[in-house]
Amino acid sequence: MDSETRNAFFRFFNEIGIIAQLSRTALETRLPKGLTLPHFSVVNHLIRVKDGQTPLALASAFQVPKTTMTHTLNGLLEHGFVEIRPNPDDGRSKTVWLTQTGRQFREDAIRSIDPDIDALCQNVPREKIEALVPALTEIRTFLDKARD
Amino acid sequence: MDSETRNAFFRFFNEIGIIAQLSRTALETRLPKGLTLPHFSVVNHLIRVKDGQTPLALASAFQVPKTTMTHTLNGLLEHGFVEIRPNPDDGRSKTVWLTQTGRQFREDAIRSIDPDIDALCQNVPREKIEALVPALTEIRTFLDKARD
DNA sequence: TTGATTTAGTGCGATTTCGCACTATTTAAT
DNA sequence: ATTAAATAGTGCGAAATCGCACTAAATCAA
Repeated sequence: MDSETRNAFFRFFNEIGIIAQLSRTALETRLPKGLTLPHFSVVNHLIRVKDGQTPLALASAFQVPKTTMTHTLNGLLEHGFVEIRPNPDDGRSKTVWLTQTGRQFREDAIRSIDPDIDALCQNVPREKIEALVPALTEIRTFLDKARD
Repeated sequence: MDSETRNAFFRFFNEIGIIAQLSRTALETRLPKGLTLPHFSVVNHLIRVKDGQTPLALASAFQVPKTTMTHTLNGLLEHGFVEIRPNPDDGRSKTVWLTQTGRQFREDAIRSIDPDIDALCQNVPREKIEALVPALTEIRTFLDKARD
C-alpha cells in the first residue's frame, strides 16, 4: 500500500469525522438544553420509519451498542418523548412509541434547524449533496459488512 | 423548506455520522488497548505536518475544544508518545514534540490498518474516494464558517 | 420434556467529550 | 508605564459512549 493511497483515505475519513462533529454541534446548539443529536435522531427515525420498534432495532439502525441505545431511550423517557411497552411477540423485548410531546419536540426542532439547512443549501445545493449519498452509502455498507 | 430537501440533507448527515462511527471503531480495534482515534490522529498529524505545534493549533486542526485536546495530549504523554516543551515565543503556551516511541506507534498502527484500507480499496477504488473529498471539504468549510 | 444455547435488555464502571471557571501570560490602549 | 482586554492552557464536574457481566425469556437439540 503506497502512502499516497493511504493518505487519500485518511483525508477522506478526516473530512468525514470533522463534518460529523461540526454538524452534530450545529444541531445541538438548536436543541433545548440537555437534548442531543441521538435524542433527535431517534425521535425523527420513529416518525419517518414507524414507531413501535424495539430498542435493539433502533440500536442497529444507528449502529450503536445496545447499552448506548438504552441510555438514549432513558433520556427520551425522562423527557416524556416516548413510551415503552412490552413487546407482545417477545417477552424479553420492548417496543418504543412516540408521545404527543415527542412529536411536538420533533416539530419544534425541525423548525429551528430549517434556517441552518437553508443557509447550507444556499452554499451547497441539494443536488450536490444528493450526488454524494450513493457513494457514501456504498462505503458505509462496506464498513458495516467488514465489522466482525 | 420542503420536507424532501430537508430529508436529503438528513440522509447525507446520517451517512456521514455512521461512517465516522464505523471507521473510528474499525481503526480502534487495530490499536493497542487504551489508544483511540484521536491519539492516532494527533500523532499522524504531527508527522504529516510538523511537530512542535501548540496544543491550541492541534485543537483547531481537529476542530475540538481545547480541553479535549489537553485530555488527548495527556494520554499521549502517559504513553511516552510525545514530549511537551515550553513555547519559546509565548510563555502561556507549549509545544508538542514526537518521541521515537511515538513514531514507532504510528508505524505499527499504519502497518496494522493497511490491510483494512486495502480491503476497502478493493471495493471502493481510490479514485472514487478522491472524487468525494472536494465536495466534503466544501461542506466542512461552510460548517466551520457557520459556527459562531 | 429438559437442558444448552442464543438473544433482548440493563446495571455498572471506565473512558471520552466538553462547558465553565480559573490562572498565567501576552497584547492593546491611553 | 499602567491598566484593561484577550489568549493559552488546565482543573473540575456533568454527560455520553460503550465493554463486560448479568437476568430473563426464547429457541434449539436430543
